[in-house]
Amino acid sequence: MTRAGRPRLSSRPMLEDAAHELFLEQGYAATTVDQIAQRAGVGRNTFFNYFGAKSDVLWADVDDALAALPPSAELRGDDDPIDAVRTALLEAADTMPAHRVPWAVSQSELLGLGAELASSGVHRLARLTEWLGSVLSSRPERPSVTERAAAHALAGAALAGAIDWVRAGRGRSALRDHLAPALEPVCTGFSAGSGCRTA
Amino acid sequence: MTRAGRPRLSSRPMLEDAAHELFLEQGYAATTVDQIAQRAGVGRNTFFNYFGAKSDVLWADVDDALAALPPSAELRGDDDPIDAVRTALLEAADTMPAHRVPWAVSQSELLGLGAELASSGVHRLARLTEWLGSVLSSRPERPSVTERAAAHALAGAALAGAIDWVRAGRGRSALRDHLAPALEPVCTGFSAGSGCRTA
DNA sequence: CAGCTTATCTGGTCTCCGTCCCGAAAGTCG
DNA sequence: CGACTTTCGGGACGGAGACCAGATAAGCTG
Repeated sequence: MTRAGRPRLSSRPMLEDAAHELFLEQGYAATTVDQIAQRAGVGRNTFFNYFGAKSDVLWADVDDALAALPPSAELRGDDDPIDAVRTALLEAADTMPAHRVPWAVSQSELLGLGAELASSGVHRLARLTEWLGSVLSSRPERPSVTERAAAHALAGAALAGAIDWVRAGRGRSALRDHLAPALEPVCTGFSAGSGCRTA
Repeated sequence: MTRAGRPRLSSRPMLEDAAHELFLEQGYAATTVDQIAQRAGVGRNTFFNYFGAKSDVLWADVDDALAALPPSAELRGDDDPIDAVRTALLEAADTMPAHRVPWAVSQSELLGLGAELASSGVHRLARLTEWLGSVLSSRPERPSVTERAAAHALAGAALAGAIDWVRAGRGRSALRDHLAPALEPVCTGFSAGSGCRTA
């Protein structure tokens, strides 16, 4: 089935490839959106039809993984929501194979990224936190401090695990293996059934 | 004692006041750096002598608090580093009185902030995480996954507590009271002496 | 006082991101 | 064939932030 309208003559992967080439050749900051579009053989505006910002190219893989997270409604009402999100996170991690490391992060030193990487990456952290909060909060309109703290802390721990995964180098194992130990202490701290806290 | 060189004829507070006025009048995005400088009676470049970016005005208070955190060397080698950072964080929180809510966050709806607020605010979260990591890691050059995870999770929990504090409205109590419950589960999860985990 | 050093202020220029508008191209559908 | 729909692309604009060269105003030194 083909939708109406002019068919696209470019695609996200095409633009990604062009951008990655240029980033490797000249570095991220020195590469302009014009150059990316030119190498891909399209106009500059077409780039912004596919990516909202230049830095979005760096995070295409992560954005896909985040978009693939199950809707919060599916996990709400679970017995132990902490355990539910942990399982969902680990399953989402399994969809990202070890050879497909987020391109940007693995090349960060080489590309001279730094502040740039951090500032664009936190958007993804914020989205993860939002998703976690929507699952963990019994009343999403007014979540408790603890629920918010759990969402932020879990997101932070997941980030730490992901960073560790990336830094593990080529021989790294699955993302799940790095994520699980990072999440575990936070889960025990916040899990209602941990039994080691009276409150 | 007066240092050599031309004396400053403006100051950070002057620029902050000018910026805050304009932000309230027209919103953050609609206010240009030119306008801020003009209202403060200085040149545009002078603004950038005091602030590295336009968004830095929003976070002046937070930046001061972060800069006042004790150097990591003071806290390293403590018996329980988790407890040490918690204490340090709560003490830093006490230096921020309840009436001096970070200006930007409290006015975020009114100013039409949103993505802007988040993207500039996470720089501060990253700095807090970095500080936490430098304290928590026994070997800062190669911290373990758990140490990284603890730093990120604690930073996230602190953020959640701070957000809750801001949202508590005018009758809010001290920041410490909102921070402590947010940090507590993470601390118990990561504290070596929690005794509820065999690993 | 004259001259040197130091630090701030100012104006101008530059690149480039991100946004907007509008018209052209290229398909599908009735 | 004509209407509709979607993508493509050119042009223009505003604004952030970097950079530089020069002016200004203090303290220090001889």
